[in-house]
Amino acid sequence: MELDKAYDHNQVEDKIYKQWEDSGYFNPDNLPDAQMREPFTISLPPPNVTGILHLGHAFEDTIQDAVIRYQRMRGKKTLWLPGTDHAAIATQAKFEKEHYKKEGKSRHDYSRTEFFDMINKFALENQSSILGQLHKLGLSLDWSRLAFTLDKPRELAVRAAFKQMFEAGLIYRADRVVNWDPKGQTTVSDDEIEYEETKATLFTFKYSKDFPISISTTRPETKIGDTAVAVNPHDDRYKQYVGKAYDLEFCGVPLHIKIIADESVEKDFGTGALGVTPAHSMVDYEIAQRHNLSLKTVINEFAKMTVGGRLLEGKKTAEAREIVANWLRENGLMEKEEAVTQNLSKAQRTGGVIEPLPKLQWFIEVNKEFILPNSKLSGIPSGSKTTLKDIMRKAVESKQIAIMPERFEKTYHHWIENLRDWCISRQIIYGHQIPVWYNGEEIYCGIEAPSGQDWIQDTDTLDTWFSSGLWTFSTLGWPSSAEAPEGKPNDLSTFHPTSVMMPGYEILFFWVARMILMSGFLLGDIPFHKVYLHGVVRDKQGRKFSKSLNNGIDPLDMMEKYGTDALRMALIFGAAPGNDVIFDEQKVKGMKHFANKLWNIARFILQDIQSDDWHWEAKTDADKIILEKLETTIKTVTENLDTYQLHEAAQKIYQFTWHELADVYIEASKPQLQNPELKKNTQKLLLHNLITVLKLLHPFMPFITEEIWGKLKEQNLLKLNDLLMVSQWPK
RNA sequence: GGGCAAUUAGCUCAGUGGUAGAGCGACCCGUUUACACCGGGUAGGCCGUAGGUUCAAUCCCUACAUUGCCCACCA
Repeated sequence: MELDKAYDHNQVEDKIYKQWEDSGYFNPDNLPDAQMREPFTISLPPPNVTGILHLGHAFEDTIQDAVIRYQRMRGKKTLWLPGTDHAAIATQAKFEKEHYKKEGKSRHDYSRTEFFDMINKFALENQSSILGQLHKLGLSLDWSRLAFTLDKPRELAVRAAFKQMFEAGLIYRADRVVNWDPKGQTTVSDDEIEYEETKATLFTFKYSKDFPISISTTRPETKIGDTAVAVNPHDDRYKQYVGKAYDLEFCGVPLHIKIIADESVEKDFGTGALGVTPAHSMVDYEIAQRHNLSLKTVINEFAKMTVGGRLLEGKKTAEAREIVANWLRENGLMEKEEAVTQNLSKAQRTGGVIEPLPKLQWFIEVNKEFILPNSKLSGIPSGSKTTLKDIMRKAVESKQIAIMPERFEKTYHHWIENLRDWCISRQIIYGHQIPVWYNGEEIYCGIEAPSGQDWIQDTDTLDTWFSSGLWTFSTLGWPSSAEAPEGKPNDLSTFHPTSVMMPGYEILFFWVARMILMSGFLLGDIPFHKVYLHGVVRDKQGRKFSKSLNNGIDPLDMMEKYGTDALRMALIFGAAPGNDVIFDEQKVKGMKHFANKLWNIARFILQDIQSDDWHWEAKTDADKIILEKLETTIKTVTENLDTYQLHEAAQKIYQFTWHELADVYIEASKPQLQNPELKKNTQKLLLHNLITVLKLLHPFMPFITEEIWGKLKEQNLLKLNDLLMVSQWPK
């Protein structure tokens, strides 16, 4: 047979992917002897439908595909379930920005349903290009089970989950100080905030001449909302004032300030006294709760002052700050102004400066006790009392869920300890609308709207992570399959808990923790047995890829230029779990060369070869050595894959293929092939090596290995006439 | 302020309680029909610094330095 001298990935990849799809083997139900196999499941972390895939996705998806392909060859009933995430705020923010640029119109120019449909159309367009990219990567995803976090089955799951939590009293609605994003016009959770170091002025002053204590702040405009001054109870300087109250006028606004003692105030910081602004600071709100102080709102949703008469009312906070500072200077109340750096809170998705505001919102209570009726969680027996925090803690503490690398377990626990109630309502349109209806004073929570005319549904939508938290089981038929007849196997009972979850470490809190919470509460079980956290792909300077840096590299370009296999191998090579990867195009180029090397190994072995039987023996020293090396390579690659050391496995097989098989044995085989007594046996040994290499390499470089496998098939050199992807892993 | 990690060849990174590894790059040689997307060879590292444990440390422990990340948010 004649093969081209150089491997041309562009002629191979689409053809091979079609073969795989046509075989139906991506769907575990179609695998040979499917019912005999032990399940192995991964839920694809669903990419956001905000745009196209970047190298980070390519990396994440490649390592998962390698694991799935390996497990399939190990004889497992492998399900890798694909989907996309509607990414509520991110998608709406992106759409609004682009739409405003193009049409000059905002969400206020449309009705709710019109606007929703427009965003959804945008999302689905993005989704289809994302799905195309996933195909190009050669991923063995079961497309028949494709899901979207905002489609009908997932909506049912979201509503069922909400209802169940609502009825258990874990979801409540309350007026509390929340993180308000004035730019996105919505609340955001603590985890959706990023901090930016900025220069600010720390002002030290007194409210009025008669007020006995000085306070410091970087935001004097909020002081109009003060209702107390808090001092440390052991601070002798201020003891005499505790319990007293003062009426005064501050910047033209009358204030009633009570002096209170609270342990959280540090004596040695600043003046040792803290002006308490319950409505516009998280920390102050908590102090206010402890002392029954009332809220006094002075800033609105647009970050503008709502009080202060002509001087302040309607002014933006930054402007108001200057006005108040001036007033303090003019009235001789300012004592000190010093430059400080502080961390400014910004909304992750919109960049809006977070304004803490009291708002009526929905929350999930993480410390409330409830009874878990049916539990498979270790440390939480069925029917016992627990809390959501407890579930999240115990699932990992008990090692029922193993986090890899282990060091992230510490981070995880630390996060849980500091976790506050989760604000799940958002004032945006793109998302799951909260399944609660109001009729005057009456409230109804359910899957469907209650009958009757006058019910109005809550206009808020849910935090996108609410639906993501259900992902491992909402994609497997929950809740309907939860009610399926006993004993009848369904996706949920077959594939859940999933085997391993492989997201980036940056998503540990957002997502991994929420999945454990949701699965624990709703199923009384873990969502996965193992979490493998991978690192971030960075550019050559070690920076993250981002729009603003314009350092993006389209994985499609790399695939077209060097081949998908080369890109995949380059991403896996040297990428230890949890470590960041520096992306270098040279690396991809090197792996293209490796693919070509493999191609030529096959060309050499396939020339002038016939099959009759598969019996061979080690006749020469070279034969013995290569068989020994092959055996240890199989052993270590298998061990490495079993322990998720993918980078190690990839390096071992690379090393063997190029530097043992090609450089040493093929060279040694040349004279052996000239020797009539050794020829046949040598050919069989070469073939045996090639077949084994193809198998070992297939999880990493699926296209070229399957293509060469096809050539072997054409020459009747294989015992079984099926695809490499379902061949048996070597022993 | 608290925590985590990294520090190994020019670059990017693996790795191990017992004479240091890969890819890319550099240099020299080589067109022997599998492959020039190649082969053969060479150079290049007191494995961050200082202590300690050990017969033996790049690896384990302690401290320090530098860098990166995460969390908290001192008003």
